Amino acid sequence: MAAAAEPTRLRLLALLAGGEACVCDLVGALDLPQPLVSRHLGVLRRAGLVTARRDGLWMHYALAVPRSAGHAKLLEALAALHAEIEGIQAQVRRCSALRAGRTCC
Amino acid sequence: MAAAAEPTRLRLLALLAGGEACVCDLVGALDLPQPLVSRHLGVLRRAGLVTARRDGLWMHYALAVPRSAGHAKLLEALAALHAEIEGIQAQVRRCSALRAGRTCC
DNA sequence: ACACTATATGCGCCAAGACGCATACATACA
DNA sequence: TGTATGTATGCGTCTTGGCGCATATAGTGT
Repeated sequence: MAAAAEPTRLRLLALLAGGEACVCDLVGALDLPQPLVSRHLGVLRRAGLVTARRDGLWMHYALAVPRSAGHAKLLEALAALHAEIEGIQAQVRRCSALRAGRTCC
Repeated sequence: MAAAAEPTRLRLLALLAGGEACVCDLVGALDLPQPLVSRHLGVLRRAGLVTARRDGLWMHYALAVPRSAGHAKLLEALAALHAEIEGIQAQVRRCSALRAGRTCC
C-alpha cells in the first residue's frame, strides 16, 4: 500500500497496467535515470505488486496477480486513479511506442 | 493517496468506515496521544478523504463522499485492506463501544 | 578472456514527515 | 468574565526515504 503511494511508483504502475515492459522502455517513457527506475521497481517487487522476468539482458516487469481481496481492489483503484495523474497519458503512449519500436529488447 | 498510506491514518480510516466518530473516541480506540490523532485527521481532511463537523466542544469526523471515480475505488480498496490490518478488529470494536457508551460527546 | 550492454546496488546527502511536548484556540457553563 | 474541557497547532528532534553518483553484477557476443 505504502509502496504504491509514491508518485513515481504510481506512474510505473500505470505504465505496467498497459502490459509487461522492460526497464529501458520505462526509463524512456518517464525520462528518469535508470538507477532511479530500477530502485523503484525493486520496491514494487519486494512489496509484491509487480513481478520480474529475465529475458537475456533485459528484465521485463509486469503487474503481479493479486494475492488477496485487498490487493485486487487496490489494483482496481489504481486503474481508476491512473487517469487522474497529470500527464500520464502521454507517458503511457510513449511507453507503448517504445515497446512497439523495439529499440532495445 | 499518499495520505491514506500512512499506517496510523489507515487505521483511522478503518475506524471511520464504521461511521462518524469524535476525536476522543478515536484517541481511546487507538490509544494514541490526542495531538497525534488530531494531526493525522488534519492531514486526511486536507487530502479530502474525511470531513469534519463541529458539535459544541467536539469534532466529528467521517469519511468524505467520493469526488472522483478514483476516490470511490480507493474507498473500496481501503475497505478490503482494512480486514488485513493487524489487530484492527479489536480497535474497531473499542471505537464502537466508546461511541455507544457516550463517555464524552 | 575480453568488451559491451542492461540492470541492480552501495553510499552519502538532503528533504519530507512522524512524533512528543507544550501551548494556543474554541466552546460551554457558572 | 473566569474556568474547565475538547481539539488544534507551533516547534524541535529524529527517522525514513527519495535522489544522484559511481560501481557492481548478469548476460551476450566476438
